Amino acid sequence: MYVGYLLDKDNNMYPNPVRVNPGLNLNPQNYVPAPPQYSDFATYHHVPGINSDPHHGQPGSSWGSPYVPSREDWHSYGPGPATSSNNPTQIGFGPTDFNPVQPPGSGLIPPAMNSSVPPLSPNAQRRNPYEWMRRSGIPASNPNNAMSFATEGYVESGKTRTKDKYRVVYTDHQRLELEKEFHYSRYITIRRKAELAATLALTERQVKIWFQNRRAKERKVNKKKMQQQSQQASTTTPTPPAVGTTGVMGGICSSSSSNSNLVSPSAMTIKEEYLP
DNA sequence: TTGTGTTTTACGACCTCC
DNA sequence: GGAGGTCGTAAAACACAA
Repeated sequence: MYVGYLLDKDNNMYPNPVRVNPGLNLNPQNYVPAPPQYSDFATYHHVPGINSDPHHGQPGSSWGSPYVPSREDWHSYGPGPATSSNNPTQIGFGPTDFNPVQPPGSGLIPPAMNSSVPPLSPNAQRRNPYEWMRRSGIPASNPNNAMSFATEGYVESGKTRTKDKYRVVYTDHQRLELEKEFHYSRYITIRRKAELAATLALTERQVKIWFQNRRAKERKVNKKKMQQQSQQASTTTPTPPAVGTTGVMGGICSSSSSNSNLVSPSAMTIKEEYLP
């Protein structure tokens, strides 16, 4: 859904048939050549080199079959319309932006490992690490400074939340990777969190909070959908609300179970899978 | 532009689990 | 007690109509 939003927002973002350049966001240490990804999300592979996680690629894990959205949810990862960047303000993830062979120090190495270079921003290959900040939609407090703006940094600097706003806007790439991970599993493991944080040049805290916020968003969306459906049910038929329209509780309960009611087919998959 | 509504990061409070 | 969960909320960033 959210990925769909991202991609709806900019269909040009990931025009490549394969997932965003596998080497783009990988530490040389982490990098393991990735198989083609997102040709079918059911066989989705995570950021390469990190699927050693117990719940990754392990059918018999406690998660059972991990959240597997319908293929439709991920069709947009396929070769998108190779439209030109009509909107100059959009961050392009086109082939030029994701040139597999990027110049040294162009952002290939995440700042987690090399803090002197920008993170995996769509414009990571820009020579000037701050040049892309001037683009529309890219705030001055960009994720390049995620480490410094993130909690640790601002706490150390003595800034308070109200005094100095520190919120950063994650790059589309960071969000996409997080979304992909979220689609794979609503809850991230410690190991996976560390890997993702390093890969995306975020702190583990940021990753954790992003997942928390993402689950909250999902609950909110599901709640809204359930309300809409219950309204429709009440207006169309005099029968009581259908089973599953649990109202607020549906949104409050664990997102991995009841929260996935009445949403996309993929979410319903979750519900069925995680029901006791 | 500007006003307004929505979304996105980030936090604190509180709770549960180990 | 620490880690991580939800919930509520603040505020920046963003979208969009007027």
